[in-house]
Amino acid sequence: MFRTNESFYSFIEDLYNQPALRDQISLKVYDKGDFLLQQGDTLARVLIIREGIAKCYSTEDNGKDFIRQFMGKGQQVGDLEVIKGIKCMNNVQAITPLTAFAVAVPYFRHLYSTNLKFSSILMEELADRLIITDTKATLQQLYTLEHSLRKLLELMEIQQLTISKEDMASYLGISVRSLNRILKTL
Amino acid sequence: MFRTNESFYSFIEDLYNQPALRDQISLKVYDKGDFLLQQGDTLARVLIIREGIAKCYSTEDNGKDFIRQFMGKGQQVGDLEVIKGIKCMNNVQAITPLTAFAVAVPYFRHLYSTNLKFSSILMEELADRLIITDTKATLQQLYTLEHSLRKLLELMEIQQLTISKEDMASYLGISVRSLNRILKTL
DNA sequence: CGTAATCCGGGACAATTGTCCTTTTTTGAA
DNA sequence: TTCAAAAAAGGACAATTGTCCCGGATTACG
Repeated sequence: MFRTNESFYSFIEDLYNQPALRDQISLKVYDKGDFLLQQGDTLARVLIIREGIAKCYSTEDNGKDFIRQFMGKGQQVGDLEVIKGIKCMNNVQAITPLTAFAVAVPYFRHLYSTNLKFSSILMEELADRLIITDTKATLQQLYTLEHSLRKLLELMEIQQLTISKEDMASYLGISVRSLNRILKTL
Repeated sequence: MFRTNESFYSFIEDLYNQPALRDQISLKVYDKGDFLLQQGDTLARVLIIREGIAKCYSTEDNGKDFIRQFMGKGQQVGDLEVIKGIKCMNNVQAITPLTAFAVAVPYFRHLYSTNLKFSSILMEELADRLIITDTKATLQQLYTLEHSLRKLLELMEIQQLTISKEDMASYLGISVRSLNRILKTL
């Protein structure tokens, strides 16, 4: 469900607490519903969530949304884009009040290309994300919706997370009508 | 369709050509149909494809296969598993005759944790793979099969790649029956 | 060249899912 | 508390996809 990364969080928090780095790392505050980033944006800063939860999704040509993941403490927004030097691919929107550390792009680049600890944390994070992404795709391609939905509800229960039915449907890549139907059958 | 990574290939080839590193990097040869790796294996070496094409897929509890990607020159097999320290998650099987560089795991670890050039190539590769994976998942969740199939056929045409209908179906996450049906309608 | 075994395509039916629209529930203001 | 507006739920139908299975084509081998 929503992912966190404590190592990343600690690392960035330490940096934030160093007065010398205050122009490289700032703190941003968002209300529920605010966008941290939108498709097509050029990145000025990489954000690392300090507190709160956001949804990361893309809006396709056909008007449908697909939620890739829910992001929690220590998750980064925009890292891929900086590594690849491209514009923002997804919308990232707060679904709770949220605060985030904002790291200037050149400094972020400096970190992962010179700091081995940082680059190893980043590499692990990318690897994790790949595994999760693959797992999710497989789950949704090869199993029944009922199966996927049960998994999702379990995770929401464990993480004490409440999300709207619309978001649940977008996460599963189905219509709200189908979601309701399956919920009925347990 | 199938991916390649020239930077990775060159980097590894250079190492392979250094006599001092011959016990760290060897060359392996596979026939069509041979497994480079199977789900559950413990990794002894990370493989980098030198020539040929392999399919990377997982077999699920329900007996279905899901092909994640087709891998060509310069693609690595087992990198994620080494980074995360886990057992092999996918089956990787040659679909053409294939040769690969085999890098000892400790040396691979040494490379990405001490060599900045290598770790930056690796990081770019992971980022690319994430983007591709996300794109594929979105395509298959939000668009019609006909749309996905057209894309697949285009890529096969461009890359001059022929794959079996069974593999095409596994790649798209559908049954061969459905694939045939859509092929009929163009 | 003939026969059996295997493979592949497609018909028929059932199950699943989306779209559209009506009904029910919830919300908010007077 | 009441009623209108908005949101959520669900019925009906159509489209899509999977499962099962049959029949024609291909292959292998005597």
